[in-house]
Amino acid sequence: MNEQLQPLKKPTKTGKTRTGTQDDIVYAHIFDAILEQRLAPGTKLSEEALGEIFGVSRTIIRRALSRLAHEGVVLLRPNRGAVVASPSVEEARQIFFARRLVEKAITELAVQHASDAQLAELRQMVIDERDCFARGDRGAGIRLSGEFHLKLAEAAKNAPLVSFQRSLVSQTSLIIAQYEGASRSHCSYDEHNELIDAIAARDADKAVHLMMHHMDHIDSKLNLEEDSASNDLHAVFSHLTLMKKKARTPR
Amino acid sequence: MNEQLQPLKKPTKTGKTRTGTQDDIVYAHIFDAILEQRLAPGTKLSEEALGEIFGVSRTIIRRALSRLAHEGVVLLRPNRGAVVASPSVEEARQIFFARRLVEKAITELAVQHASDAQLAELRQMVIDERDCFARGDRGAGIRLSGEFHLKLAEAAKNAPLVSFQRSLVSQTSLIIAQYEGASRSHCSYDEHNELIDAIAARDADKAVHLMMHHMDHIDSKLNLEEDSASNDLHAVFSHLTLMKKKARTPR
DNA sequence: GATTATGCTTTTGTATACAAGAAATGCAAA
DNA sequence: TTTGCATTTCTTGTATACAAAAGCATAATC
Repeated sequence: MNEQLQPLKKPTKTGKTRTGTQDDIVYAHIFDAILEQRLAPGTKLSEEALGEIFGVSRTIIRRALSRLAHEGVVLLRPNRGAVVASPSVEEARQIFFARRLVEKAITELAVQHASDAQLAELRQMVIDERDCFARGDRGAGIRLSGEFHLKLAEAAKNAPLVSFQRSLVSQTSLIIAQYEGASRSHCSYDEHNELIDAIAARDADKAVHLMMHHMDHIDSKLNLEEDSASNDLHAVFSHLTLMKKKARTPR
Repeated sequence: MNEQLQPLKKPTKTGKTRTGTQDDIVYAHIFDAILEQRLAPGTKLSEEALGEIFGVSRTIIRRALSRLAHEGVVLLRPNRGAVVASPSVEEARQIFFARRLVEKAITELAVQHASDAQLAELRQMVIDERDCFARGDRGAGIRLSGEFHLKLAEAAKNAPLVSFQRSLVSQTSLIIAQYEGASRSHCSYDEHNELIDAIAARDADKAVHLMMHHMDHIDSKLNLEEDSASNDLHAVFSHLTLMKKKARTPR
C-alpha cells in the first residue's frame, strides 16, 4: 500500500543530510516547510494527509505535531487538529522580550565558555547563511540564521537555555516569515560575524552590545506596529477559526 | 477487563480537584508523585505498569511521559523506556542560573502588570503552602511553593516565560527533593509574602532584591557543593545509564 | 428568506495487535 | 569460576482498527 519510503531521507538545502529517527525526519520536514513559508500560518495540518505524504502512520505524525506544538510553531486544538501557528503582534512582542533576555545571557556565557571549535562552527554557519541569501533562498536563509543563534546558545553551555532558545528561535523565524515584507534584506550576517569576533576576543561588553543591537535590528525590520494590520490580511483573520484553510493555490 | 476508571479523578492534597482530560490527569499524578518523592530519581517508569495503574492504554501514558520529558522531570531513553530524572550537580547549577535570570525578569514584569486579583491569588497560595508545611506534608509543600513561582510568572503576562518557568520550577522541585536533607525547613513562605508586598507596592527594586535573596536562600539550602559527593551515592552514579534502578528497598 | 434541527462525512482520540529492539538468563567452554 | 555466546523474555516502537467528536450540508420550519 504505502511503498514510498524513500522521501524520508532528504538532503537539506545546505547539503548536509538530516539524519535521525523517523519522527525527527517528519518533524524537520514540517518545521522547515513552515519556516520557509511553504506552509502558510493558519494552514491546517491533517494527520492522515501528512501520514500519506511521508509514508508513515498517524502515530509518527502525531508525535511530530506534538513536538512542534511544544515549540510554539504549531497550534494543537483539542479535537480540531493542528494548524500552523500565526502569532499575534502581542505574542510576537512577548517572544522578542524573552529573546532579548535570553540572548543577553547567552552572549555573556558564550564569551566565557565558547570553545575555538564552536567559534569555527559559528563562522561556517555564517558563510552558509550568506550563500543561501546570495542564492535567493530566503526560507533556508531564515532557518540558518535561526540555527546560528541556536548554536550560539549551545556555546553558552547551559542546557535549559538552549532548550528555551530553540523554542524562541523557531517562533521568531515564524514571525519573521509572517511579518517581514518579502523584499527586505532579512538577517544581516555581517552582524553575526562581528558578534563572533567580539566573542572570540572575549569582549563581553562589546558582544552584548552587538547582540542587543542585532535584536533591535531584527525587530525594526518587522511591521509589528499596529498599522501592519492592513498589510497582512491573512494574519489578521487567522484567529477566527471558522474559515477554510486549504486556500494555498488560489486557482 | 480494565474496570478501574475511578482513580482518574482525584482531589489534590490542597482540596482543589484536578480536572481535565485523561492525559492531564495521568500527567499530574506522575508529576506530583515525582515531586513529592514518592517516585525516587532513577526509578523506571514502565508504560504497561503505569497503564494498568491508571486504567488507560499505553498511548495515554506515552503522551504523559513525553510531556514530562519535555519539562525535564523524566528522562526518555530511546528503546529503553522512561526513568525519573536525576539531575547532576552541574545540571542543577545550570537550572539555577536560568532560574535567576527568569525570576528577575518575571519579578520586574509582575511589578508592572500584576492585577489585584492575581496578587490575592498569590497570597492565598502562600497560606496553602504554609498549611502544608504545618501539616508536615513536605512533598505537597514543595509542589505548592513551585506553583507560587509559576503563578507569579503568569502575573508577568509573558507566555514564553511562563512556559520556561514551568519547566524550571519542575526541575527545581526535583532538585530540592533530591538534594535537600529531609530535615531542613525548605521554602520560606515568609519570603514569598514579603515579595508579594513589594510587588503590590510596585517597588521593582525591592521586589527584585527580595527575589534574588530568595533564590540565594533556596540554593544555599542544597548540598550542591562538590563535597556532597559522598553524601548521595545514588546521585553520583545516576549519569551512568547502565545500572539497574529497581534498588529502592535494599532488602 | 433566514434560521435552526438533523443526519452524514470527515477528522481526531484511544486502544490494541504486531514487530523490533534490548535486557536477562542459561549454557557451554576456557 | 569466569567469560562469551545464544536463546528467551520483556519492553518499547509502529501501525491500524474502532470509537467519538466536530464540521458540513441538507432540509424543514418559522
